[in-house]
Amino acid sequence: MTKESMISQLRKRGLKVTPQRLAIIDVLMEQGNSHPGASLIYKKAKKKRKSLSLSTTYATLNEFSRHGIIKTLQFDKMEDRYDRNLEEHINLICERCKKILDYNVPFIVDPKRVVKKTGFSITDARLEYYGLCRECREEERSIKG
Amino acid sequence: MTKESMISQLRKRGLKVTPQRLAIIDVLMEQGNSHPGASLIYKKAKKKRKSLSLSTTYATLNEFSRHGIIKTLQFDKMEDRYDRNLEEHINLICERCKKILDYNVPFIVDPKRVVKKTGFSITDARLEYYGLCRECREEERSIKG
DNA sequence: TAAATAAATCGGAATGATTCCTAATTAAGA
DNA sequence: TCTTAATTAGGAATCATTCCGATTTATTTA
Repeated sequence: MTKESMISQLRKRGLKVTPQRLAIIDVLMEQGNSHPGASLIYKKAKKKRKSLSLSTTYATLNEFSRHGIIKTLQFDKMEDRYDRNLEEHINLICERCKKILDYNVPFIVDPKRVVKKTGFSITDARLEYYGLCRECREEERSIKG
Repeated sequence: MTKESMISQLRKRGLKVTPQRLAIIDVLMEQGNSHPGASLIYKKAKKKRKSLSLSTTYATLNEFSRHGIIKTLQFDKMEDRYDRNLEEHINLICERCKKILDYNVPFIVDPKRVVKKTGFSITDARLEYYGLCRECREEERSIKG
């Protein structure tokens, strides 16, 4: 999603386009697929708009998330992370360096099958695998070597 | 996992078998697949051992989780939940009543494929689908209907 | 069976992320 | 430009969880 399409999403939904929100959008764009947390987003966005407060950052991220403009991810022992990638994918979370990689797969479970078997209708997914990323595996290996 | 096998797991790993831990194990057994949270476990286990403290409950659940005796699950806007079912499965989480259902599937992503494509080696999984359970779907339908 | 000790426990304080509150500000439409 | 509902700032409050230090206890060993 481009900056422009995020802004037009805001307008379409009657949300105001404020300097604070633009600063946060800019940070989200800059961060690419790195799944930043609120504190990092706040720190970076505050450089662009000095008056920005942490509570506004949270309010904004929640608002964006509620409107499907971004996605909120929650993990063990880490602050929430915010994800710009809205396609169905698996998050590969490195337990050593906390890096989060995206692993794109086709829709791996058939929602129709789930609803038929269990009565449960799926609206959203969170698919996470934990382990070690390539870099951390190599480092672990050389330490233990 | 039976109560006895949990206890023998403790002994095997040099962990002490205390009345507090037995109370917590009993609660975990009683709760079946309902994925209780720390506060519920504490409340129920305290009835069995009146001296039990909340911090001990957390310490115990963390210890069990660290040793693979149970599994800790974390969700949005809910306290951690603890899971006795150690087989790979998908958690179906009802957004309305917060019920958590298990949906057993064969291992849906091939770890070898992931490591080959990304260098990431998987050690653990958390697979969650959000939506509405059968009961909540019916209730929503009758309200709107 | 008693002594030794490492582990476990208690309870309260501390933490950290997030939400809540209220007054002041402001974007956007009339 | 005026109006107003939305947004914001900043600080207090919340909630789950962890940390701490002193005490107790399960288990080992003599």
